[in-house]
Amino acid sequence: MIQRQKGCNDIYGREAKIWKYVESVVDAAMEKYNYTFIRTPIFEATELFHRGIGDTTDIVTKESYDFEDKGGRSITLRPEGTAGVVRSYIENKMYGDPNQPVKVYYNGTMYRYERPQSGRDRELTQFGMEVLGSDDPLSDAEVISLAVNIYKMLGLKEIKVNINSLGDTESRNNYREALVEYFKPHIDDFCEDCKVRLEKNPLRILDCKVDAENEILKNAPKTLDYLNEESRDRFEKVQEYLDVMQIQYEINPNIVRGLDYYNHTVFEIEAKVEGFGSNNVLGGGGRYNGLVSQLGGPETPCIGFASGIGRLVLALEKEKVNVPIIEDIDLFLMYVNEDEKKYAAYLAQELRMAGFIVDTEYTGRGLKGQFKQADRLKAKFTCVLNSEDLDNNEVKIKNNKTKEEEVISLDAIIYYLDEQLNLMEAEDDECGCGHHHGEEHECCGHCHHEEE
RNA sequence: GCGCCGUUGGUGAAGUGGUUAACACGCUAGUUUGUGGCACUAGUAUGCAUGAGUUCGAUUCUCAUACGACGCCCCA
Repeated sequence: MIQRQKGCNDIYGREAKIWKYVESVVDAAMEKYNYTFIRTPIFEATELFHRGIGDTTDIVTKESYDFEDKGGRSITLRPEGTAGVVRSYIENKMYGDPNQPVKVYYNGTMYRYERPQSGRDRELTQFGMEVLGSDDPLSDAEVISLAVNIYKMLGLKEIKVNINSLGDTESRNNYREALVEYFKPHIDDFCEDCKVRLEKNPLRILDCKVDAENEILKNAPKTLDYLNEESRDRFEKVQEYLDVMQIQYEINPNIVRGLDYYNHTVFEIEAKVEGFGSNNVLGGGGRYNGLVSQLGGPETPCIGFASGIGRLVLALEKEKVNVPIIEDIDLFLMYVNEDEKKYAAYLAQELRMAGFIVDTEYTGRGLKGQFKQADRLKAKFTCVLNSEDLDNNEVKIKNNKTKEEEVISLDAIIYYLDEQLNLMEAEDDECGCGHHHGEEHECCGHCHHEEE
């Protein structure tokens, strides 16, 4: 048997419905914030990622899917979304558009050659947004609020927003030096990984889990102390705007993002649900003012955010969020002989065009099997097409919940189904708040009925 | 790249160095000649991830590979 590739997933059935739903919420939110969709290639020139994300980052040095195509070009499957968007921004001269800043969002698969574990795959799907051409702290706050609001719209409650500022290049370099100086005399007290980090990426020592309780680490200099005045003012502005938007956050000086291109505001949003495992960061982002010019475009201040959809779906499950997906059908058409089958084919089409979710039998089951199939599909109504009834221009429709059966004129079937389904929905939503029973909403007192 | 555990039918799984691999669910058919969901009866893995080895004999032991789960590094 040919198996799927390691760390890749087939998403189908109920899970696929949840994904589609999540994506629809993302689309809706992006629309409200006036971000437009951008679709860029899944593979790019290898150089883009090396120059853009940085040669020292793991996702470029050891986790990238590199290959040579038949024309001898060096190709890399994108490990993240920002580099491609920035390339597109430069190549399409979006900086010349009078409509600034450019606000775009994407949603697509990314590829990282890693060892799979909980919440981590080799092919992952991320959505994200980028604001290109604005240095306004309001943009930072807006991106964070958008990210948080998407999670809220999805119904997640147990989330935590961590923000930090790395400052501008000057501040960041000063801080880095100070940190190395600080740790150097004590480095023997730290774990092996941290000894490596001291050289490679000293900021990550702050995030070490092994040495988290080490006093030396706790007293380490903080990024915020090394911000120059301008950087500090800008970070304060971001916080002011977040406060105005009533976005809850915590300043966490240990947030250091993995990609080289970040400066100033960086943030991460984590799921605080029980049982999530170690990969509980749903999304993260930050400002990358130097990237566009580094890739050959004009000096352009930018900020972005990206979130893994797989982890998001996982979080929805862990939090037991009720996801409004359609899992039942309106009508299942049954038949026995060929004439009835033809009528089923005709009627199914008519009703589908009229907007109903209709299914019928395709595998030659007997009536007993068809009834079982109707139950499996959670059909709200069933209908056994009967030659005699059809001769009289009638059809019997059974409400699968009440088991009541009614004889309807064929001309009235659309009207009848419409009415019955509306009635059913009204019963399901008797308080009129627009939410089904069992859904957790605080709009009314009626929506917290027991769930089965 | 490193570590630990796992891999038996459509599904959940039990199990053994030796003729027919439990049990349950599901599915199909019949009892019920066109109205199911209950009940009963029957059927439902020529195979226990793949390859090699040990053995008279391996699904069971050993090794390798693949894949899965979890953790480390790193990250969404």
